[in-house]
Amino acid sequence: MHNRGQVAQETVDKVNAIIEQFGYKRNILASNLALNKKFRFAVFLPKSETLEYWKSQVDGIEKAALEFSKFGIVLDYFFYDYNLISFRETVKKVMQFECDGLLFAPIFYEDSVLFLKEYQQKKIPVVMIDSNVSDSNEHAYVGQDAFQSGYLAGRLISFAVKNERHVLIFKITREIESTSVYLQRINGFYSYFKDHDELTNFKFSEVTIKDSGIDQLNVEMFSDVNSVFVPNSRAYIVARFLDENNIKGVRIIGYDLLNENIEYLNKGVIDFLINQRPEQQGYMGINYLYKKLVLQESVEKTQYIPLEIILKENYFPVKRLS
Amino acid sequence: MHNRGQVAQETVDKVNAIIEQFGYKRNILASNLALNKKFRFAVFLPKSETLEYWKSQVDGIEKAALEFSKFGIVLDYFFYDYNLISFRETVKKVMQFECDGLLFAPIFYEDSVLFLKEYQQKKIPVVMIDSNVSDSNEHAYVGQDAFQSGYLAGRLISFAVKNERHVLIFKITREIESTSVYLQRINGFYSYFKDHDELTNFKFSEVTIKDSGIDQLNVEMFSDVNSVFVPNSRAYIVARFLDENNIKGVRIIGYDLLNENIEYLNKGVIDFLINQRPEQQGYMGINYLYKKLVLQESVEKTQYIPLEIILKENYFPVKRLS
DNA sequence: CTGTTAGCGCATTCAT
DNA sequence: ATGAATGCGCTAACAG
Repeated sequence: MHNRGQVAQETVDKVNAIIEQFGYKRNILASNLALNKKFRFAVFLPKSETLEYWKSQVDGIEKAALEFSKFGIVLDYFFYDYNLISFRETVKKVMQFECDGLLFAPIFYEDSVLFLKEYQQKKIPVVMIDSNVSDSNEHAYVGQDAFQSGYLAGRLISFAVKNERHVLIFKITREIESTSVYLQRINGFYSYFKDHDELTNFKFSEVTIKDSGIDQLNVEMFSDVNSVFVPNSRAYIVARFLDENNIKGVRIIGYDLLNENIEYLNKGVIDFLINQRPEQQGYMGINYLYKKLVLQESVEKTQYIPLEIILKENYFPVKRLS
Repeated sequence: MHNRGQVAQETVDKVNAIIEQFGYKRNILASNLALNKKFRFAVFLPKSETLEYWKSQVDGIEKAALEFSKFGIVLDYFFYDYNLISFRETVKKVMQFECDGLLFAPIFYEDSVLFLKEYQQKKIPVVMIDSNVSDSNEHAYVGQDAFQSGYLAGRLISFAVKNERHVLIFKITREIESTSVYLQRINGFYSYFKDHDELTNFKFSEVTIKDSGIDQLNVEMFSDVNSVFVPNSRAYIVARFLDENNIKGVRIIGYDLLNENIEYLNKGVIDFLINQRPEQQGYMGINYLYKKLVLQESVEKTQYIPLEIILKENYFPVKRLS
């Protein structure tokens, strides 16, 4: 009798009373068996072929898909090239695709906001991964607190070196930089030093280059520099340069366990990497939709990924999932 | 069908061929529905009332129990006081209890080995948490690599301080110390410095006290000391002493996010805590049995918990589960 | 040893 | 608007 047509309120109450009394709980498994229904989830992400970080996200998603396939979930992927044109084209495809849930990485801020606004009229659950765009608590989110991760980086810089003074913030951006994540990280980073005015002898400078122009790196940039903070996954570019030019004694802190980053972590050139656990993000994103739609449970809408500090000594190249 | 009585090998092959051909996969949900069976898991742990660490383990276990109750799993707890007498009494109870799976924390080494040896004749899956006792890969394990966690602590000590020399390893043990975990951690710690002979100006000393005799702490113990490594969860005892006696500038590194440890982490007295994620351990332990028995999947037998470095800046008092 | 059937808990359909 | 029947995919008990 779970709502079909119009029922007298009286009856509804009576039934609910009995449900309470006997502590009845619907067997969701039998229910899904009888429904004999597939759950279609759309996965809307940047193309992962060349992007290691997104590859990991997809790995987690596929692991979840495999695990939950027995419960009738099916995934449909919508990949786009990392540019606005391709993103907008794919938006159209996603809009007209019929599904029960959506996993979405809101890379391009403004367009993502528009897309979500339109999409939510469909009344289909959405979970965002990597970065959050929803101002309200409208949609679910799985990812990190970018500001706090920068704050943490500040702390790590502050004690990892001896009497140091000159910190370089090294921004290596794409042609089209899309997310504000790295800006939040930089904000957090500076905030740490603002909050700790006992750390007086720190000097900061910033350098920005495009990743297409890494030949612009030069030795002068690092003269007098003791530490480098790279607020995105491209720490290996700085590390490689310093390594090749035999510049020693510079601390580097960066993000994400890309193979190239790990290489320089193991070499001792990069000191810290903050891991975002992309694989877990993807897994948890699908897991959210599964719990919400298949199991019809209530799930925490915002699930923060811990700020994981990776050193050479606690990096294990194993599958590190929940 | 799936093995009842004797079937001609020829028929078995033929059936298997057809299974292959049509890509048939048994619907484990319908199967369990038809079986209409409860899965009983025994949980064999130290009493968690006063032990915060074990309380967290049980939290994770209960979370899993709640989540999987819809799949027919039922838990039976066997708690013992933290001593050998009580442990042995409880062993007897567990031995004669009928169940489908066992979650077990092998606190007392020798007795645990004996118990497991006897228990495995029952052909019931066992998963160990917290520490591993099985030499072979006989049983499943969820927990940390204790040696490597000490090694990591060595690294953290080595760069967290300026030109420092004197490292104190502070052992605060129980009346009956049971596990070898803290010894492995100390081994790992020393190994780090052995492996890095460029770190020449480090001097080490050790102090051991019983946790019943913390009044034995005195100021002389810390004269000339720059860093303290506490290889178990009792870092707060050292921190409290230093704080009360206004001894500053000593780095402390310890284990586990006990409330009292967190208090001194937030105060800036403790610098690092290595988290073992007890809640996740408990959850994953039950999850192992669930996947193995209910879903009849093959599951990774050894699941290492990452060595999580917690600073004031990346500690969030939220539920941090996979 | 093998084929048939009832029923696990539920939702949908059809009949009333 | 409501009760009864059918079947989701599977297992166990039954009969042949």
